[in-house]
Amino acid sequence: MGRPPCCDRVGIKKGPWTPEEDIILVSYIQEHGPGNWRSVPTNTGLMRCSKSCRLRWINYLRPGIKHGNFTPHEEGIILHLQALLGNRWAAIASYLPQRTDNDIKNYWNTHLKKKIDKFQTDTAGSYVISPDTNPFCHDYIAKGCNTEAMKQEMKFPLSRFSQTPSIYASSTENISRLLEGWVRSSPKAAAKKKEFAITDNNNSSSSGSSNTVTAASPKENKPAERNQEGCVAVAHEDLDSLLSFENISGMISWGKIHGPQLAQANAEAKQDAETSQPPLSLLENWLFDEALGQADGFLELPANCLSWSAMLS
DNA sequence: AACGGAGCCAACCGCGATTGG
DNA sequence: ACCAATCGCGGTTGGCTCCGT
Repeated sequence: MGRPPCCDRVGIKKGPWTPEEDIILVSYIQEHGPGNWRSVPTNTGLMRCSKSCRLRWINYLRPGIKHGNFTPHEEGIILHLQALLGNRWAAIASYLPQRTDNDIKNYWNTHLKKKIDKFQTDTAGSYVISPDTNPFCHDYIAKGCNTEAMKQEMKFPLSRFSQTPSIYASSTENISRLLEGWVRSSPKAAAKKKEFAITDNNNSSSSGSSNTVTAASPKENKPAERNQEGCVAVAHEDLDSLLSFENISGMISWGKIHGPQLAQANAEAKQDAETSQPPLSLLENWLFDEALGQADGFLELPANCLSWSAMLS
């Protein structure tokens, strides 16, 4: 017998994360970048296992994460991809960069599955959502391909698409709220301030060599405002900048791409894929085309899928 | 106001894949 | 080639909140 899994070791904390733990984790990742999760609990003193740290970052703390309120548009994409890919939540999430696989999975289990069940009940089971009935697949079939061929084609790794830079919005409102709330409410915050100092930034550059969160607007270089306790309240825009990936060493591969850059990246990826890899699947072509046709990094849904989504609502 | 059930979601668990020695 | 550690994913659960009675 080897040593027990890290999460079973004595002293490992479980349950909901506290704001203090989140701050520590975010600070650490800001300095070192995500990855090497094994070292996170050791280096931060967090009484959490590496797995838990990773999950907390991926599902909640990572910049650009959007929670709740799925739009009909997103709903359509999920329905669409779930019918094609099954419960491959990570693959589905790769097409919705602001959503985590966990979020999508939860939304599917709590909302969409029920809608589909209800829809199927209402239609006496005569309409089953599957690759065979998905309107998108009808297109595929109309173009002379059967669903088996499509399933085969789906074996081409979807990760090929995800080789293009991931798109992460820089919105960190959640973390900003967290920080502000924590600073306001926790007496420990003042004490912690020394450890994780949120300082004015009269210099335009940050050294990045210390465990320091530098909060100053990059646009106006204005000092961050201090609250009553003498702590610094970080404005959302400041935190957006603060936690944007340009500011986070080790996160280069997660470069933020917007609009034209996205289109360019996708076009390049498409070109590369066309020249060096097997022909794109219809799905991938659709995704590429859709990505090119919009500017905010979000996939547009083909009209037939929107109507398909609307059928369930 | 109190209670119970349903819904929701963050977090955990287990397993397969990957990596490094 | 083998083994152990780690990572990543999908399924499941526990606890909180909301809502109806």
